[in-house]
Amino acid sequence: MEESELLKIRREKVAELAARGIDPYPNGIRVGDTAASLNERFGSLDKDAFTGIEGTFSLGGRIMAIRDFGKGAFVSLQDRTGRIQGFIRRDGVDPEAFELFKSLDVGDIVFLSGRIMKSRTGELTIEAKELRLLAKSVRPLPEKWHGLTDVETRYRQRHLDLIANPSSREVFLKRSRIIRLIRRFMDEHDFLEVETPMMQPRAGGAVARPFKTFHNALGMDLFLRIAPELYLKRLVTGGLERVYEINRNFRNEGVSTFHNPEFTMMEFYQAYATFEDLMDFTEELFVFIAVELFGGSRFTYQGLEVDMNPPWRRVRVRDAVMETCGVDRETLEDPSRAAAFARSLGVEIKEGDPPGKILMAVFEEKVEASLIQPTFVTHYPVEVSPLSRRNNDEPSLVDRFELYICGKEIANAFSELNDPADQRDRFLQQLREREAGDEEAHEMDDDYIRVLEYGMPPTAGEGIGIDRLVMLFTDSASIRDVILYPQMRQKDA
RNA sequence: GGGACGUUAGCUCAGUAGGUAGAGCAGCGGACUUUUAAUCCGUUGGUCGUCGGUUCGAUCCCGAUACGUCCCA
Repeated sequence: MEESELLKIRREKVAELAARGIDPYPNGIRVGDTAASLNERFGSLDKDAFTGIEGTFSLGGRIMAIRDFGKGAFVSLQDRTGRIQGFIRRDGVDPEAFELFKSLDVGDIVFLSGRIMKSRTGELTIEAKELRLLAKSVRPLPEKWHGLTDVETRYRQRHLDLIANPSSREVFLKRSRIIRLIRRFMDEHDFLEVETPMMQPRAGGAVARPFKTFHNALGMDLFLRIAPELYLKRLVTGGLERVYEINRNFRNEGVSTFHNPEFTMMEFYQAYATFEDLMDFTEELFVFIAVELFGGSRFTYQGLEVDMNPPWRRVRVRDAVMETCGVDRETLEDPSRAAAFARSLGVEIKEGDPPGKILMAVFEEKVEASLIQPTFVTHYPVEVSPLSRRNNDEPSLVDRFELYICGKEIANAFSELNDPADQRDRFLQQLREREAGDEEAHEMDDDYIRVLEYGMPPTAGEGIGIDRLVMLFTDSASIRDVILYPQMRQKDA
């Protein structure tokens, strides 16, 4: 491939520097300060107050802009905390350093140290006494004014996005902060963080198609996990009564603004709790994050005003469908009438689908999107919940909820099924559905049933989609904006 | 899987009722010791995503394809 002229010129510069005895990639230079720490300490000080400030301050960072006027120049330096201005004067540094400066480019990483001051226009500035090149850049950065807007490049070359777009960096700093807050909350509630297998001989714990791989030495098929659920419940059985795991799940399905094949989920399990306890707990957790993040329970997502102040609405799936679609309970519970009703709404269902599946299909298509304020949708049909405990009063339903915010599913929780005989029946039912062609139906897991036979305490468990949570709290329209390296098609070389 | 839209210089974008392309920034040369999208003068840079068709001639029209975005399933 022909190399651009710009690259050629930059590479020649590197050679010239080396010829002058300047290492273009030196090592071991210590940096004293950061842009943020200096801005915090001196940002609000009056211009005249700087005459009394002694001492040398130093910074490492990338040159984002150069404003050169011959015998002096300003540079914008960017480090992990933000930006600060540097000022280099011919009479302020060694002649060699000034000569070095003249060969620097936007994009280079430099070390700069000197006194702190404010420029004529009042901008906080380090006036260089010493200037060193730390890493030479030979490729041009995206344009300084418009930044990098091409979404494909932003995802494929995230480093450029992070350099050029402060808002993108903000999102990922916030993501990290949210996850730290969740850990803090869970730790404070006496949960133990654990790690369970990502590679599993059977991909269980959820309804989804897995990715398949192969272990050479063991000579066995393995699946990337679709959920940690069954392992976490083994741990609860083992006496680790409160556990949580924040880690990746993998589901072999399409990509969209709300789906990435690998995504981060927190699952947690609490013995001696019910799904109703988890509703309270979830409210508390989300408000805790929101208050730490925005100082209150209100925020805006894509123009939607959301108020997370508890208590949140709690509604049974069936009631939500009855309310939204104006249909009665008898229709929903009669297989043929329910099917006819769903078709009349244009909801696609399969021949022979039980009323529970039809109910869920109608819910997903007609109700979900309207749930803007935080809403717990509860009491799912047993057919679509093979791992949940049956409701005492109505055994065709389970003690389960899903949390919806801004029309999207954010969390899924239930009182866990700990009756091994019922669990076996549920797996058998799933097997029948698998045989009938449902690839996503749950597999039989004898080992898990065996675990339940030792006795698992009454337990409630929940999964929270971390990426979607981060989307909400960062007002991001696409899941790809909150995942550093979202899955993309390979591009031909 | 279906539909719409996009792909032109390193980046952000124009453009051609079909005659092989422009701007700003970046780059290069020059001037300038408090600028901040610095300014001023000069200037380099393009297989117009890829393949094929129509045409005397295609970046533009047609078809296919790759990648992406959004919407739908």
